[in-house]
Amino acid sequence: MNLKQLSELLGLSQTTVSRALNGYPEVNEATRERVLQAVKETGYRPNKAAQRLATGKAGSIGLVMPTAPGHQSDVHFGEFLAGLGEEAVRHDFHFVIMPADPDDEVAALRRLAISGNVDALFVAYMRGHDPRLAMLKSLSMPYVVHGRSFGSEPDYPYLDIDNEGAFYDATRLLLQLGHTRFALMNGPMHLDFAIRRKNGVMSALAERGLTLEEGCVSHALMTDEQGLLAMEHFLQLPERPTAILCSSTVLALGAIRAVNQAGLRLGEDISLIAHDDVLPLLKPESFSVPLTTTRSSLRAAGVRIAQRLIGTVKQAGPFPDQELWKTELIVRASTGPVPQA
Amino acid sequence: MNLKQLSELLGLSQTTVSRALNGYPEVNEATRERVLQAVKETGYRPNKAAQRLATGKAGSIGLVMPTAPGHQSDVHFGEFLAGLGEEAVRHDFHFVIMPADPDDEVAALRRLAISGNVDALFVAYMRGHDPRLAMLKSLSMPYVVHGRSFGSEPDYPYLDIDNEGAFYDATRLLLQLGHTRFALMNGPMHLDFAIRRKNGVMSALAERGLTLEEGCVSHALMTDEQGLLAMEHFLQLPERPTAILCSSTVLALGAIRAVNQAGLRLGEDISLIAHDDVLPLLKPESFSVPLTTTRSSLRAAGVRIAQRLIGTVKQAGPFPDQELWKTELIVRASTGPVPQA
DNA sequence: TACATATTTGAAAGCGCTTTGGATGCCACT
DNA sequence: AGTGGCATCCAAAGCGCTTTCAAATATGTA
Repeated sequence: MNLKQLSELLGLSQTTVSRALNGYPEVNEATRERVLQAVKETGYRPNKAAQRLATGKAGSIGLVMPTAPGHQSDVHFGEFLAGLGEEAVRHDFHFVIMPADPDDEVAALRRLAISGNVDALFVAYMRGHDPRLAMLKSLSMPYVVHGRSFGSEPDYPYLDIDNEGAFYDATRLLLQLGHTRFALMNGPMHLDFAIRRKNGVMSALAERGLTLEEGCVSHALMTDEQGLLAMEHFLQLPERPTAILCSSTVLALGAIRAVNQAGLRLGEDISLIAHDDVLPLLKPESFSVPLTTTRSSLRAAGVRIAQRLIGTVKQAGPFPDQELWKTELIVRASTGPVPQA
Repeated sequence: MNLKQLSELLGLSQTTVSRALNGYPEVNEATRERVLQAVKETGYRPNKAAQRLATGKAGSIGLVMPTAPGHQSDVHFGEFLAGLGEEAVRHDFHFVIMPADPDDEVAALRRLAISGNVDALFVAYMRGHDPRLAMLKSLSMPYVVHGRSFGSEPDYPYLDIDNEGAFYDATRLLLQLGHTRFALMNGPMHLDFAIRRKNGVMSALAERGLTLEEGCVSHALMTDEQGLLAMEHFLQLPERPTAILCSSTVLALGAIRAVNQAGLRLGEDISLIAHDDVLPLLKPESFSVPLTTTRSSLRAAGVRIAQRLIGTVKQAGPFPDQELWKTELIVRASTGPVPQA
């Protein structure tokens, strides 16, 4: 069943049927009803390819998925996608996912953009001085960046959480509890959020005249394995830190294992605050010692970015270009007063 | 730059240029060279929408992503996607992901199929007597099922792992170690793999005249939280099981926490074997007590399914219709002889 | 009544590609 | 010379939709 057949069936022109379907005002309400009714009965669905060819709009948002033989998939990606999807499904949008080698991000993004397969781009895994920004600006296609790029002019559309503020607040909480020896388990050094979180910690410490020792910072992929290793390292330091800031509940998982193995008690000998992306897999409240966290739902961010992207494509704008979400500091049992030496 | 412009530039017809580009034999080699050269210089890229409209082929494989407000995203989904992507990138294929409510799977799949956006479908999260199979068969579109549907005629293309065999072997190992009291922490009851794994355990036990008590089986979402709960339950049973079979390393995570909290030692008081999908997030060898596992890479399955799907679309056939992969039983420290009472 | 103005509909021209169904020229062969 | 076969190429017809431009009808106004 195509437009032509449908319009013949109705004794109308393709034009009128098309207009009725797309909500144009110049069509009689009665005829519109009749068309809608016929659609229901015949199960007619417009051919997307043709629609796209005619309009230039694809009804899809594109994203690059880092992947390569040996490349680790990322839990956060799936969670974020779920958020995008939740919104996309409401607008009959879909995703086009371009798998690409992480070393090939810029080129992959460009390919995706010029492929004509997508109306808008979503970009994540931002780095400091990210080279993709220049490319995106040169394209004439809407995009939203998840995160920001430290060191680049902030003149691009983004949605980010206040990483610096989150870790600043978390650090202050630990300071108030009397801690003075801090360590930070962070994500990969080149990633924007890692840079900002570190800055947050440092500026809170600086206010008290404290510093973050170089040996007390780890940068690694956010897996439990790396968490374990990093924590084992911290625990062997001569001046063992009592307060740990952790960029992910996944890292925290390994870290806590190390704490337990060392015979220490979380929330007593060692205090820990982790950033919680609200991954359904790992609920901080159901850890054996519930985790104090800075919380911001990755999924909610996905929903919002999808809104902005789809809204822009549909010209249902205007949308704020730049959003910075505060995180919540949720105190649970993994933080406590500094132990008396 | 489009075909028309390119062909005018070359002084050829669109027909010839199109043929040269698509490797048709009836074009002079010299002309073909000239065309290819011009493509390189101009950076011409065929418009996918037009190509698709003309050929009916989209160069993409479609999948439904279960998502809904409140619906948990699934780590396995992301990992599998990484595998699909790894292969897709080699063939310039992309994915179209249709987000859909889990209760709406059949309809979503149909919408995706008739949307004209995809050439082939990938279907996962199979259930016993899965209603999607009938629908897929009625479509005239290639598809591959990941998993199988217990209770349905196995006359559809699939790739599955030998879940029954895996859990049969795992159970036999534990039996050889002297265990007699077993428990199974499984995935949701309606899912195919859960049914088969349970069968595997039961048939190994039956060979020794043992049975799996009803109270010793849990069916739940595969999160660490559920793992914790299930294990706590098992540990309170009057005849506490000493051998645990576990459908996921994620469940094992929670389960082991429960074991530790109960003051028991994994691999001594309690033996545990988990199925390992080779999620990069959770490596069984880096658990505090390395986990004995049945292993099969989800990602590798993704690669293979993408091969079959893309191959079928490109008619690079023929592919085996049904593949059943054996799992590896890898013995580490979480299994040991039954403790002397 | 006559004319201007809304309102509602349609014919037809694309969108950029593939593919059918010839053309054209050239050669070998009878 | 006449015929058939082959290698190359092209014009034009779609694919199924949107949208421009124009026409037809209905409504309002003087």
